[in-house]
Amino acid sequence: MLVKTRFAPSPTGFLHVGGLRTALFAYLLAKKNNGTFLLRIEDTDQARLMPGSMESMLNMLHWAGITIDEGVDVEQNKIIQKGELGPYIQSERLEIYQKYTAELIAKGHAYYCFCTKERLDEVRKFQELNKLPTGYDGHCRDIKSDEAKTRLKNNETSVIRLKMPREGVTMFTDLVRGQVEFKNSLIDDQVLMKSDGFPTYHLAVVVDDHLMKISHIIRGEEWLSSTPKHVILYQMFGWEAPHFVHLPLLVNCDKKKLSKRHDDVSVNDYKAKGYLPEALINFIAFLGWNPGTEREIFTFKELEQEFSLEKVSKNPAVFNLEKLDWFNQQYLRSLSREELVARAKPFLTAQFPDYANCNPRVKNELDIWLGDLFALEQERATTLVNLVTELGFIFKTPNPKIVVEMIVWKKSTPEETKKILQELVGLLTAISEESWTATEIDPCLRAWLESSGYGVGNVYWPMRVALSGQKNSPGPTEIAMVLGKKNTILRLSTAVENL
RNA sequence: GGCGCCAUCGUCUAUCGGUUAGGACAUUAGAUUUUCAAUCUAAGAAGAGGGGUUCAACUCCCCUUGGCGCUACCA
Repeated sequence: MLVKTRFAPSPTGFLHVGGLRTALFAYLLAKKNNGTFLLRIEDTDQARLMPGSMESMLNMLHWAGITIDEGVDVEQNKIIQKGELGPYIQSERLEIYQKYTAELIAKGHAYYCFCTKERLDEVRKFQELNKLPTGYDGHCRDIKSDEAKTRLKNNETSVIRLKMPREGVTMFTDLVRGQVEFKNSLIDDQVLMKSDGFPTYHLAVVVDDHLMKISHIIRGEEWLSSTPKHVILYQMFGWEAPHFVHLPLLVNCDKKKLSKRHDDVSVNDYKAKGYLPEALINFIAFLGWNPGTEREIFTFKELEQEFSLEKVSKNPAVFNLEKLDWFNQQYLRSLSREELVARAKPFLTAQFPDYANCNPRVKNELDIWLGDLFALEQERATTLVNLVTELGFIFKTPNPKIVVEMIVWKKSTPEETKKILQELVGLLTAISEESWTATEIDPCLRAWLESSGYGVGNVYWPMRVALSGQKNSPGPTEIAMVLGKKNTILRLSTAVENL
């Protein structure tokens, strides 16, 4: 079977993590079956359009690793369209929708409605007051075509509504939920064409998915209850309906649908916080799907191979940030020095623009130094922003402030601490710049520790605080390596003076 | 209110009639230790309730309850 899936966002804002999940599942299903992944833009609500939204969403999809085979795409921040079945932006397809609504009207499956906003509001109010099911009352349903024509000629504003059958039931099979059925009498005479000449979602999806030969409609569960309208439309057009796949909703910790207002939902935010795309994708893939094994870390390629609709679950999934952090940590750790430098550098530049000034290396091998620098936090950090922030003490000038209560180890005294640090300065000063490596310094420190009998805590603790100015930090010798000889001695001496 | 979907540890989930109900995140304890983190070990933690069907039900059916979604000339 030929599989063709699509992701069809409305360009009204930023890409939502829920949207990313829908896009991912659609993409994975296509890839798994050697099919095509199409992207269509649904910009039929002119009032809600946001300039730049299309570019932003597409860029985020690329960032996440999702590539588009057909339809709308972005190249160098310019929107392009590729494929034979376009245009792929709904606002450019208006004549197509007109043609198909004309067909529906001719067949008697749709009708012009001249009801005003005011009348509609009144009808609704009455229904609500009397606890009746709300919906259009069919006021214009039986207007004769002659009358409609003259009213149209008189420029009366109108919409086109679907003439839902009043009898029977509409059923369809959802690939994750099984058979679902709705009574036709309860389904509204949905507006198909708005008075501004734009189609509604319901008309546009059906027409486009058919014309673009989509095999599987993958979308969020919020669309489940409007699916019968779409099924009816397929029947009225005499088209074969594609497969429907309604994904469980992504919810927040209050079990509510993720919303822009209350939750961090934009993919841009996660990128900005320093989450790695592969971690976000891995995490999101496991929201409502699992591979049936106990392994959790999957590369994008592996997801493409393993994905299957049978393993998609029916229940909503909480977007659990703690698990995301864990995934991100796993991926962060797996990065090579070079990759880590490449990924973290932009974040470092943003927070510490003058970071290069702190590079102690004689030969000025900046990226090698950055590798050592980032490695200090690689095992500890959850995000790239977190990693860079935790390195802030490196860039403190002139030197970190020393708090006496902090620098003195447990039962030691300021006097003893001062003495130890003084000796340490002497010891380190004797080491040449060329020998300023962990392999040289570690044995040296250890030998001194043994001969002096000071005890590990008495030496390493003040050294840590003197170098970092804080209680929590990477190991003191590691810091010394990154700081370089000069800065290390300087910081240690400053601490001695303050004691 | 109407309609629909859903229901296993706090969270993501495994189980496709027979299991000591498994794993991961988080939590707690211990080990290690130059703090925190990391690491290792261990522990606690679940089938909403009630009826059926069956030799046997978390698993199939029904009801109740609960949660969520939809109910626009928004998608």
